Amino acid sequence: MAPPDTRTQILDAAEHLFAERGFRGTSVRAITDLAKVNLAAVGYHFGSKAELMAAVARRVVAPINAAQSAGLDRLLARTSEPTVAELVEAFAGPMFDGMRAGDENGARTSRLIVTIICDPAKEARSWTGPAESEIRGRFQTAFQRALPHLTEGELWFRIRGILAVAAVDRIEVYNQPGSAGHSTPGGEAARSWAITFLAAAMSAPPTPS
Amino acid sequence: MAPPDTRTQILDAAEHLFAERGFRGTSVRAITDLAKVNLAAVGYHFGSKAELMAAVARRVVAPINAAQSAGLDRLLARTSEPTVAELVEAFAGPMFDGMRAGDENGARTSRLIVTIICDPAKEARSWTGPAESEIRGRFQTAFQRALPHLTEGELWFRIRGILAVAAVDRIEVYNQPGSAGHSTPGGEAARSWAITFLAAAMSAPPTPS
DNA sequence: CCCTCATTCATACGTTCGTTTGAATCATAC
DNA sequence: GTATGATTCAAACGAACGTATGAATGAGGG
Repeated sequence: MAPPDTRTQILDAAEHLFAERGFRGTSVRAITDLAKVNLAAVGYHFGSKAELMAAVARRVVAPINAAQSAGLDRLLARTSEPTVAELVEAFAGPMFDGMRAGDENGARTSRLIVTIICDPAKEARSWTGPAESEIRGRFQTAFQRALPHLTEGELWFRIRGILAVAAVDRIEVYNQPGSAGHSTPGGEAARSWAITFLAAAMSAPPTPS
Repeated sequence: MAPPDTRTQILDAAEHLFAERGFRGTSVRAITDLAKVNLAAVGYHFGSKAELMAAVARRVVAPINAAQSAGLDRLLARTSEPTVAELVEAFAGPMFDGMRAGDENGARTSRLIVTIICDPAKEARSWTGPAESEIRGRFQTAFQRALPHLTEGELWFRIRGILAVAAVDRIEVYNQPGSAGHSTPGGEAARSWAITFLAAAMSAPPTPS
């Protein structure tokens, strides 16, 4: 009953290729070639290419969502109110975990998230499931309490800013490797840099009308 | 010699569809159908689908690059050193211009830029040409002077953060329209919100080692 | 041993894709 | 009017795509 190997081999290969060339840019044949399984195995185990993508997305996003949720729970269980910096850490931090310096796999994971978020297809919206937006809503109310002077619109804008920085930050590095001698920042540094950057951004005073 | 009409009709239709469905998600036939021109016109006027995309990208990015360059020139021509906020305004501001509130075309433009930046294909890197990275380099040295305490790596990370926010900020709005009653921010508000957000982020103290 | 059921396999189907072709059409200059 | 060069057109090309099919294969229980 338990999947022997083929299923995860397909998931691994699909994650690799989807991250590197996007959903539409990756053919089922390329996946099965890389996974060294038969072409029809995708249809057998997942039903269709889109459902395979959904499975890949779930596998990647699930631990991030879990870490975000746990982090927020921990902050809310305390007696003192969480600070903006703590909320940023709990929200953005997990997106950088699992992609430590030199971890090629981590870079791919990050790239895959970008692919999912940026994909213009409507199907892409159903890849990650509703858990993600639910967690986002919980963080929104937490941020709202920590930043009561912000309008809902501007707060929402800033939360999207966090997502943007967390998702896109590796694109440039990935796309033009070793371009102008910019040493690729390890995931280690990227994580703390992002927290600094985003905590300051979130704490900014509201924009005058 | 001057292109009569077909050429720009194709460019308009291609800009529309590339922004909405991405490069790979848009077929040449869909473009020529929308433009109401013959299928072969793309090959005749542009050579290939990829070269058409490059033309579309150039047409969209050129005015942004020009505005960025002019803004930086204006700041550097003054006697006083430009502030971080001024540099952010000059760098990020033009990315939000031309997409004022209710301007459907502006939202598409923004969406197209995201498509270009996020596209995983290697060809996408040649779509905008070298002008963009050259301007980015000029801003980098200007930021370096305004933020002398930042390491080159962290500064580079923050500049990428600006690009991320400017590029991705409209994705969510575009993808789940009227999701949870979040009033879509007009381009007007988004522009000033982004400047506030990014100026604070850029001005953050350096991350401790 | 053989039946069963899950999995793997080679192969094919129908569609859509980007691109090409060669004739038809048009404007313009002689 | 007719020749010329640029443009538009209908049609087709081969390739690659996602998916479906039915036979082969393998392991485990009767």
